[in-house]
Amino acid sequence: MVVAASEHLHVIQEEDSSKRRQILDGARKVFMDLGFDGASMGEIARAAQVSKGTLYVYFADKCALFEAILEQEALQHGQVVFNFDPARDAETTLKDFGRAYIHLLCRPGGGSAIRTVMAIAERMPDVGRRYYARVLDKTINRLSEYLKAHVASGDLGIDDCDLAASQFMELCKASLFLPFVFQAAPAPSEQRMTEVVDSATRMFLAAYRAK
Amino acid sequence: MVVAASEHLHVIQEEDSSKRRQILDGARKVFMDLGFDGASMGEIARAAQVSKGTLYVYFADKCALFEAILEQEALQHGQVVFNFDPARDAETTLKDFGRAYIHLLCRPGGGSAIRTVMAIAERMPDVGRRYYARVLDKTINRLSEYLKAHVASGDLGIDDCDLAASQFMELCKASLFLPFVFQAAPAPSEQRMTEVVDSATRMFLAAYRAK
Amino acid sequence: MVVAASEHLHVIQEEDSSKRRQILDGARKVFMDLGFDGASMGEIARAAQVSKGTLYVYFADKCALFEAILEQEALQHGQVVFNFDPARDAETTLKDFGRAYIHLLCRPGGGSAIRTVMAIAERMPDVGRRYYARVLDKTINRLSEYLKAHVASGDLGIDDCDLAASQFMELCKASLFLPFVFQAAPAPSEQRMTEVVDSATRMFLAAYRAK
Amino acid sequence: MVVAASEHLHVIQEEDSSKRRQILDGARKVFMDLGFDGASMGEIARAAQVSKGTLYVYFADKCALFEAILEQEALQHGQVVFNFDPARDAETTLKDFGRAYIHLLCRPGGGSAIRTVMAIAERMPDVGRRYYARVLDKTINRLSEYLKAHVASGDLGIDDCDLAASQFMELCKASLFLPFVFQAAPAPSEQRMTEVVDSATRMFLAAYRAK
DNA sequence: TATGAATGAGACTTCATTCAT
DNA sequence: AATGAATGAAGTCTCATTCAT
Repeated sequence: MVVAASEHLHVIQEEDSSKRRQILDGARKVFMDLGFDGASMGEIARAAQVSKGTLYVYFADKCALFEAILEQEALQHGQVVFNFDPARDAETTLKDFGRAYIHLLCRPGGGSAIRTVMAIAERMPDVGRRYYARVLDKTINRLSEYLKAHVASGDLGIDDCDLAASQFMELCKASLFLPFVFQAAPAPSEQRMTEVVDSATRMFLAAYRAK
Repeated sequence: MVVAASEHLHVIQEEDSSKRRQILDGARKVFMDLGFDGASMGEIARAAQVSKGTLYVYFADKCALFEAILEQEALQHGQVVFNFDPARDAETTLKDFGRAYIHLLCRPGGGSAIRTVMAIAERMPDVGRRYYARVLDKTINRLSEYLKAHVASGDLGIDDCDLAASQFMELCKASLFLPFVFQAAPAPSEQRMTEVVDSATRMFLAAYRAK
Repeated sequence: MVVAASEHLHVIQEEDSSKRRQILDGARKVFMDLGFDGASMGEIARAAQVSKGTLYVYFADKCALFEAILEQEALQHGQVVFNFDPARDAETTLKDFGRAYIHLLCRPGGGSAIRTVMAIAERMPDVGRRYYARVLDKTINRLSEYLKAHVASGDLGIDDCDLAASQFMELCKASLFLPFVFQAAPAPSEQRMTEVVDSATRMFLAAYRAK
Repeated sequence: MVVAASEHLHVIQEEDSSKRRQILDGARKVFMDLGFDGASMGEIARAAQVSKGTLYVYFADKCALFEAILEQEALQHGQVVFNFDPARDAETTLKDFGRAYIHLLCRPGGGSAIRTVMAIAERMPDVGRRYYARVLDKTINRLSEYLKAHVASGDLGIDDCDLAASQFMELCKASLFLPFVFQAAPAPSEQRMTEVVDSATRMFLAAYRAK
């Protein structure tokens, strides 16, 4: 009895309530497809196969629902195993990271989060700031830490590792990301991504490999 | 009446009607500040100091007005004199271009166009594609042409000049653009922009200077 | 041409715009019948024969529309010619006033304003206070002034004329107002109103006539 | 388990179920504070520390719950010992009654019931009528009976004792009740109440004391 | 041409009520 | 008996667009 009782404890808003997940899944799709303003709570309800009212049982309002999705996105990003083990050699590490990163951005419906948040950052600066800090800046920092370790070990010669990290990430997007988000080109092929990341790595190391 | 009628024969959509300009100016401000969905025709009318009805005299609907602004933006971008004279040496040219480019993106209210279009690219793919082609891709191509000339002259050693052009542009944004659009940082200082562009140029030349 | 031009000056929100009046008329009926919460903007639009949107062209929101009606009510009340000419003798003046007052309160749909405001006074104290000051207190004061004049002239002997004014008004409601607003009785007959007002006057003078 | 089943055989609508009381107490507070429309079943559930579902176990719907509260209010009013012992002298009786009555109306959150019912009397006439009959009219009648006794004993000279009773009650409200419910003034002080009731009594006796 | 009044579809949100447990 | 999750109808308000002048 003591043990089984927990089954009956339906704590709503429990981070993992199945309905909550269901809503988040539906909402993410709609938000990412249509943007914050373009997405209507009605559409979201339909996508999540819930009544409109239920949406409000789990989330205070449209904005809270949107932020919950970004939160999830942040967690996901954090869990993507960028292997920044300092023991790994720079070239391999950068290439692996670059591929994983560009995959994340250019996956179908991929740059969506970044784009959607960007769109409302002016009207809702807090949302924008938070997203930047929790998702983008975090990754930069992790890469930056890795670089610092290799600077310390004499592998690399870098003055400003934060800048360098950011540079590498930008390099990986070259010719891929913008055409993709503007729908000027379909998602890039694996081969193209590899080419671009390889080129980025070459350029990065040409500039920062310790002499 | 027959005679006087000619007075009424103004060709409305004459590209440079002063009213039209007035509307475009007001509308740009509102669209860029609030995004496509956030901007209301009422607000635009107020900003342009015109009645709401007049908006529809000059533009079929909100979308057409928005596209007209992007058109204008494209023209403006084209007119920004990026000095790509093949006779100039690469380092100077890249640094000048880089600074001008990052200025454009990070000017107050700056990444606005790019951001605003990005936001609706999924719902209005044509708008996105057209903007990419007329504004972003065009600049890439002009830089790419410049690079090709220097490859031909033996100055630079580059396989894929389109990629290289894109890479340089991305490098210039490193640590500047994303914090700016997400409002995680204020517009960067002149000095910081110069530093970043210099670093980008160094890296670019380290990789692509002909040996 | 010079003269006729004024016809074309549609200044919206002009206090007497015909549409505005039309809306106020429809809205009053609905508000008074159903109360503030019971009245829906849709219902009001129907009653006023306007679109729902038009309501919001003339009034910022439901609350503003409601207050506009109270304003009107206040004006109306002020215009009801309670003849408080100090030259008139007390008995006649009180009887005339009493009848006019109770008529106002018990007219079909009559105590509605007072009742409707009372209902929301707790949630919207400002509205309540303003209504009290502009309508109820004002009438008390006018009667009180009249009484003071007759105290001065030696006709009446009253210590607290404000209290006395309020007492007379309350007396006039005896057996009439509460049954009416609670729908426990139909609107009272002319004869009954006269009886009650006469009785009130008698009682008032019995207490306050100078000896 | 078989044995324990009897535990489940509570007769629900038992007038004094403790849960029922608990609900009524919470509901009264919310209804009186926010009015019928302003009160939500959710808020009531919270105030009563009961689940929303439980509300519907004890009461068919919001309206029934509201009426149950009025019922309670009626009982309470009936229990307030207005001492109408015919043996008591008129002046003392009236003063005592007047003070008790005005206390009831102007107690913090006081005119609430009367106001709340008034608010919905038009939409729910039955509720209004019943409340008037069970609470207001009842008190009038009790006072009227008292007056009749004193008329019979030759103490007072009154034609229409129902009217007279109503008059006295209205007099007691003079300058107190309306400012209070419209929040134009705080609850009156003890002294002020005494003054007003004394004045009402004087006026009443001046008119109705047998000569 | 230019206006501004008017519209109606549709957005977000609340809430009384039901139902499975 | 008691719960709380779920619903859908209905409410307030916004806004792109039309139309008579």
